[in-house]
Amino acid sequence: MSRYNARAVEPKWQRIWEDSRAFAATRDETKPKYYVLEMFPYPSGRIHMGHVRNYAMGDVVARFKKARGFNVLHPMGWDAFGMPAENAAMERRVHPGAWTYQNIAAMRTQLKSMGLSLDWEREFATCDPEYYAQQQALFLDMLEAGLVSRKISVVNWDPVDNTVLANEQVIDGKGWRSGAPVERRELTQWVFRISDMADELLSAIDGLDKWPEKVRLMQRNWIGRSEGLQFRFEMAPNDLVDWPELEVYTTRHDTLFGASFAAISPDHPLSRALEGKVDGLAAFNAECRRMGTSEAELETAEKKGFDTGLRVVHPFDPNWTMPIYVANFILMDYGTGAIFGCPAHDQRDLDFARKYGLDVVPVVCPPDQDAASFEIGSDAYIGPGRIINSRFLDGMSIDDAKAEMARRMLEMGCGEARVNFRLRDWGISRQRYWGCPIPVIHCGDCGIVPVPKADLPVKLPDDVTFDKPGNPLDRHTGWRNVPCPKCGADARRETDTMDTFVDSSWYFARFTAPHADTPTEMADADYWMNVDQYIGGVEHAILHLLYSRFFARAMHRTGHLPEKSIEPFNALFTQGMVTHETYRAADGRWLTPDEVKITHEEDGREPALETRDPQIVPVDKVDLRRVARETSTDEEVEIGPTIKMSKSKRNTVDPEQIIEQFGADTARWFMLSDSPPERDVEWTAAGAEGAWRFLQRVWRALNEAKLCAIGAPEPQLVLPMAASLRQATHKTIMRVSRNIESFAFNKAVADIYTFVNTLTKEHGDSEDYLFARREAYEALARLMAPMTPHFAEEIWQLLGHATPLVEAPWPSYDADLTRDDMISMPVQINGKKRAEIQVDREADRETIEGLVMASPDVARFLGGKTPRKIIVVPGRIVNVVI
RNA sequence: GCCCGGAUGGCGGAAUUGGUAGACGCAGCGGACUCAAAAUCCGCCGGCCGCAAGGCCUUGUCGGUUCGACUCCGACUCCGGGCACCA
Repeated sequence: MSRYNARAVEPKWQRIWEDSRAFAATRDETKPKYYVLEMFPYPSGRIHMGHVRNYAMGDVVARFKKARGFNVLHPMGWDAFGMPAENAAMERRVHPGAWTYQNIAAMRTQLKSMGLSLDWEREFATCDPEYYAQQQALFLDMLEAGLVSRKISVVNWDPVDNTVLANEQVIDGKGWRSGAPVERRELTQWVFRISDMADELLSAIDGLDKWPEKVRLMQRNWIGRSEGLQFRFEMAPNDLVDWPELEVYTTRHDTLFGASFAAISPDHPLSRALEGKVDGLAAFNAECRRMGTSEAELETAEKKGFDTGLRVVHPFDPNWTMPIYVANFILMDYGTGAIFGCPAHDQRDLDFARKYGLDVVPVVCPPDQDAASFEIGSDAYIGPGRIINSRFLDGMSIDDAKAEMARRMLEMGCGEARVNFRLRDWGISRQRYWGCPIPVIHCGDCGIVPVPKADLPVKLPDDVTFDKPGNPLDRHTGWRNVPCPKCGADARRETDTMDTFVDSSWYFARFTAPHADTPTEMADADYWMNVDQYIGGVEHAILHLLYSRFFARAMHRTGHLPEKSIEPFNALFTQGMVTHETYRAADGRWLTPDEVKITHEEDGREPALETRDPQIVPVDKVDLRRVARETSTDEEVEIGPTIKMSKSKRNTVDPEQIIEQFGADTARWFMLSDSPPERDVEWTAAGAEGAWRFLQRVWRALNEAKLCAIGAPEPQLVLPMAASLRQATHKTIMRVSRNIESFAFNKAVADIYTFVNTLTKEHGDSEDYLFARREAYEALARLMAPMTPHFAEEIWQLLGHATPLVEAPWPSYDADLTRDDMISMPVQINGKKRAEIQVDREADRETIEGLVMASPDVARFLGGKTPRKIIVVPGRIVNVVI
């Protein structure tokens, strides 16, 4: 008997599926549809293990649903615009388009070798002019619908290269190529008005009941609705500026009598106005601007303030003034760019007050504290309590104090309650070549003129150069200079391109009619939308998903999606990452798993980091051991943490090698084994080999198994052993079905292992055995098919079937065969398991108690005493309390 | 810094969602087969004590609720994801 030969088998079935167009999706009103989608890949060059895991999971769902009778749509495409292509262009003098399409070709081949049940006829790349033409049409419709505007926003500016940098390109506050300290600079940019939809996007989260709770929480927090008070401080008289008042936003107006300072953003108009007038302020502000734009950077930077010397007057006491600071941690983008500080009840304000010697007056007293003696140490008090030291608010709860404060401010005409969102408008302008051109023209007379739809697409010019930093579109005068579509005068194209998040915010809708000459085709969108199951990395939990939700709403408003699709993803699953150990040489360079050799530690347990030579294992054994390593040059290597596979840490394993060595089914099987899909999985060579051995084991067992003829009737005689095999079969069908349905693929795999263990131990050859065994193997083939489709087809054929398994329905189970008549129940005494009894499944309380008291084990622990209480949970457990 | 997760044997994990902790897999150990190796098959496999029967301990740490806690509550520690121009 020959071994199972994945290298020959897999391409064979891939061809059969392709020739029969097994996965081509067509509208069919007679069947329920099911749209399963995995987040499409960026064509970086090669697929990585994260892709294998993501697409293996999606394929399990797609094949399972197809077997269950659904009309499945399972498409694939390419998120093809982005910075890496431009970086490649600069470094290797290749055109970003050529580089991208080459990568797509390579990755398409790799993905096809995985045997995914994809409808390749719907494939597109977002850099295809046919795709971005429709994106431009969408932009124009959104512009007309008032969903787009222009806004000043800040970018990272590299003063040496004279380019805008992505946050990723700012390393320790310096440009990644020039090394120059980055500055913040303001630019007028195109934005999508997502903040107009903040309330709607927030409340609709409640309806996303098939999304992970953590993602819903993250989205809620990101949108960040807060109810607060916006009010105006009067300025104390000063000689520097004519500035009557300072408007601030706060959610803690109950603490206004604990205020000890006001603070404004360095970019606040008042701060700018004072720059030439207050000694040192210009320098302070400049220093604040010498920083990247990322929130993490701003928030972790040392908190610094600059006393402007100006003061504001407390709204409720004309004799009470406090200083105005410029502070580097106040964001101009949130609220009014100005706050008041109450150090006692806000940690950041407290740190600031301690640093600059400002008053700390507690105004909220914790319930268990005495108002007279309550003091603030190094921790601000942010809990509940009653108000103290606050004149007319004294004794109130926080909520009552807020209400009273808002009422009085409104009465006085200096402030009003206001809902604020953390969510900012979505800036989409990018000063880069490799993106979707924004289809507008700037005319000196007409202003901003949309490109007429008849002139779309605004295609990217091919003849561009990347020898200079900056946006090549800016330099390309032939492309840039055009007549105004309205008046015909000389005008210029917008040279900014769109954020690549735009491309990925509607591709799921485009898949329903990928070749239409409008963004979508209503009949197709209406049939296929929504995505029934969306699968992707949790790293997209906020931005991509929020933008897509916004886009779906925008597309509905502009007539491109039906109303039911304003929430486009019915169910979401966020899978974990694929991780691997990292290896670092003494000089700090990262090493790939292939570059390290492993030494054998004697007890086989802990890795021997320090050990040099004594027991270097031969290379072919290497991958089975997790121990210390050395490079070929005999350096010692440090084993770093197990982290997400990434090029920069070089801890990657190439799926192509694995597929070549073991086959796609092995890679898929291993990826689905062991780790729950939502968690990170560590790739280990040993795990892959284990998966490979399992397939061989099933193959061997089936080749040696004696079965009845295909389609033979159920025999009359049923031997107990054969009956138990049938029970195992039906239980396994039940479990695997449930586990696939609930995304517990690791448990489905474990169920199949258990089943195969049972199956291969049954050696009878009576008539009912032959029947039970055929039933078992037929079920096995069908249960494994979503995970190891080629292998399943092969054993299906071996079982004698003439038609491919891909067209076979999912197996059903007989519920009577999944239940045991007798069950074992643990008996606890004072909460510790001491005995076990066998009882009928339906046994009642009295019967169970009788059996418990009759048990010698129980009697031994009871020692003649009468139990105080016996807790019986029928079908579960008994606890005897003495 | 802020938001969101996670932690169970040597390792990945399971535990019917408050009811037998460690299913299943990997690694390891012992044995069979073999001239030998690979492959395969059989057995063992959380720790401590014990000849055994059995007992005690054990789900990151500390405390609480409960007849009963991996599961619920409170306080921490460490690790990971996101933070708006990486995709």
